[in-house]
Amino acid sequence: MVSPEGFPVCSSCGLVAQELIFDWSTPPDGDVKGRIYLGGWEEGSIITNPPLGGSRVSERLVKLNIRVKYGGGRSADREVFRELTVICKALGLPREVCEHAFIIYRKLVRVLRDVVAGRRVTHFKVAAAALALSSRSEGRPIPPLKIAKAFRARGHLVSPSDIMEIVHLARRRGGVPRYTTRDMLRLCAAVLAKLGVKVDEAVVRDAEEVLHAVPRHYVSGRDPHLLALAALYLVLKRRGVSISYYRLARITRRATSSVRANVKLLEKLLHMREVAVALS
DNA sequence: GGGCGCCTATAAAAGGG
DNA sequence: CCCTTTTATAGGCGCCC
Repeated sequence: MVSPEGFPVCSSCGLVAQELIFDWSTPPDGDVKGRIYLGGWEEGSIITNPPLGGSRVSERLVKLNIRVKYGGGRSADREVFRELTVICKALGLPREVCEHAFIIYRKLVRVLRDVVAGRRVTHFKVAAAALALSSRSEGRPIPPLKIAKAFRARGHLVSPSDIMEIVHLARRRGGVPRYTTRDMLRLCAAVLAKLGVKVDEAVVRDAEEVLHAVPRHYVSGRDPHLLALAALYLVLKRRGVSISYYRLARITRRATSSVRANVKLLEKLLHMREVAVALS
């Protein structure tokens, strides 16, 4: 079944089942029975409030769960997890974003092991960078300044440049996947596919072409995910597949006007390009 | 650090099925 | 309700002081 936070959990034991959901579409329906391992480190549940009924799980059980899942003792990870939970809540982020950030945090710590021991790069700065990356991979990037403020509100000395520095460092070491235009398009395509809108590889390629054809400076500053979405919309429309702005926006949890604005912009730019080509 | 203008994303509303 | 389009507003970012 699906927890109120949109988390697939086992109906009988409450363990998180199935891959975490990071896209914007609605979670899958139906029961998931039994225990499923998620990449090796998820050994328990961190469902702090039971998905069924209103009774709270005991504090002791919650602590036990966290210890089992994230390692015993007073590890830095536990502290980070707690802070991430509070900060994500303050930022109004759903639990899966927090979870994802924590997964990335652990990866970053592993990649930057030698640096994190130092004074300049603290665990919390890494956690802040992880939050930036998780929100980015999810298609809803949170500006480093906003993250830094949220961390500072909790007393952590985190600046936007700290976040950017750590991301840069980890990227140079190959610890951070690069999100290309194609990745973003695939992400959008996967969301559409769940709604029965067929998006094959050729469509993705065409959309990629559209985005590459557009001069950078015309679209700088715009949300790349919205642009990717708009490109997909255009390509689909060109192929006679009709989706409304309304539906597209609802699926992706965006505003219809933003989707439309980006589509119109791309249309305009493509038209300008055609004219330029015709004149040359 | 503000104050200011520019720009984007979004919510809300308007208006037509 | 489903959809498109317009309008108003919030919030970011750079720039200037």
